[in-house]
Amino acid sequence: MTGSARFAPLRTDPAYRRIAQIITGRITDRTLPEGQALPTELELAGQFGVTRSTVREALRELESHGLVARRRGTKRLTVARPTTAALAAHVSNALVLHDVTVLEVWEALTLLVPPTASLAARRRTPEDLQQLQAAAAAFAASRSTPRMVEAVGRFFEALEGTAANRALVLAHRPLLPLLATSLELMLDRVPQARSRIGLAQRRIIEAVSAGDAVGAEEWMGKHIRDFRRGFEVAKIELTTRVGIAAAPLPGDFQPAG
Amino acid sequence: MTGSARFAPLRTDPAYRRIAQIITGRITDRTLPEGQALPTELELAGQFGVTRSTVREALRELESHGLVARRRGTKRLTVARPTTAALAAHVSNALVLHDVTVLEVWEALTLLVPPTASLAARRRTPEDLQQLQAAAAAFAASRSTPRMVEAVGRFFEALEGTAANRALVLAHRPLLPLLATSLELMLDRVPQARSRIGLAQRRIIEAVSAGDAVGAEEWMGKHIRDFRRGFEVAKIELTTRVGIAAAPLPGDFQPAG
DNA sequence: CACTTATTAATTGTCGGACAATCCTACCAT
DNA sequence: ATGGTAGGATTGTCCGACAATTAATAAGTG
Repeated sequence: MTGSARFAPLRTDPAYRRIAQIITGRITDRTLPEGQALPTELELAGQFGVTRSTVREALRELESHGLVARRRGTKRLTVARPTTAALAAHVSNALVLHDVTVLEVWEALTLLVPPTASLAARRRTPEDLQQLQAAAAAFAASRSTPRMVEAVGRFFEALEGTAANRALVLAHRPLLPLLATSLELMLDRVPQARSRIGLAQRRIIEAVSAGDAVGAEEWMGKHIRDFRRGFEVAKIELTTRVGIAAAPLPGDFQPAG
Repeated sequence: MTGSARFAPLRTDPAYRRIAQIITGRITDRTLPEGQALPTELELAGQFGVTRSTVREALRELESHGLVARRRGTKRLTVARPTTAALAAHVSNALVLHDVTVLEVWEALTLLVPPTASLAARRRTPEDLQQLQAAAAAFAASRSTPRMVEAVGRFFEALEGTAANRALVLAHRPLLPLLATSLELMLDRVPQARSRIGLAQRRIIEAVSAGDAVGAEEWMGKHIRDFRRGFEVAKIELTTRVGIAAAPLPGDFQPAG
């Protein structure tokens, strides 16, 4: 055990961080409702008793978390809710940086997706079905591998939407793009992959349309397991680290000397 | 379709955002490896041809994403990987802001956790089992409801750890704290809840210890379904929006006039 | 009076310089 | 080596400034 008379390490966050925390608090506790315009930078500076520069640093933090945003073509920042797309991208990014493997992502999807399909079968609406069919059709009609990969992504996203559970969406969404590069490789190397995926999509749609929760779950299970087989046939090491196809940005700089 | 000779809206992100994007790119593509110290603010300002203030705004963005951090008691920023804790907190936060309901979170956990228990049974190590037992013991020994809730959280986290899948961890982790307040209410209102949870924890540990994947999954399934029954008995509306017990921060300010 | 259009004021993005507090480094004393 | 000290480097914060753009207001027109 530690000694009896210890002191907590003295933590004084810089002003910009504390300001960000305070405003974040007001947003999450709904004191500042969505759509509400923030005070101007100068006004905030006055209220917090700091300079505009300091306020701006705090605002950058809120902005990067998606808690405030600018409506298109406007100047003032308004309170917003983080978009699932942005959040998912951050999580994906983090998983990449943590050297997560294809196997791990595949495994997580194995657990997650079949029950999602089952839910989807119980909750489908006509619009959902249309989305699913559109994605499947796009896959079948794709003339290039990247398009196919994109269509597969859309199929899964449509399924998430059908399951109508936002907590689940945020669990899935970050995982899909992580397998995109492997999937592309696999489609290029395994000739029969395309038809198998197409078949699975059709069967899944049939089951979901029919409200057949068990069938949807089973076909989705087969579908996912097929991915793994495909990876193996394509000689993709399952211990490969996942990656994201990042658009190269212009600009460069030298790391520290 | 739109006319043939249209132009895309000209988007020029402010300098601080572009700088953040460029540095982010260098981090994700490993040009800047973890632990690498960033150049000085002044040096960055020089390289990008902007002022230090602008660089600092960009750095706040990286910092808030956990891509750079300061080692304790040091001044220089170094490249880092986002911690799962921080990421999970952001996702939780977002789910709250999106008015996600107790039902949705519970449902997502229903799908996620039992298979995780199954994985855990196959991968357990002695240290994992120790963690699980420690959490269960802490739960049994808790003298206050908040402590119990905390112990339940630790139990689930230990289980995640045992399953040894980081993609899965990032799917679960954000969900647990969202049910904390409901769980606390439930424990206060439903006398038998405590013993049922304790029993389930013991059974789950037994199954995991024995490497009994099926048993672990089944008991975990029961455990989760029990939560729902508890909520119902405690008269907690399943359509209640989830919330996070936020520590109230000092400081306040007035929204825009 | 409704509706444009022209003026004016307010606000953001960025710049440049400043200073105290703190960290880092190299040097010195024990 | 260990411990302490002086100086330089770096961050957190402040101040003031200005161009570009947006919001607000006044003025003109049908």
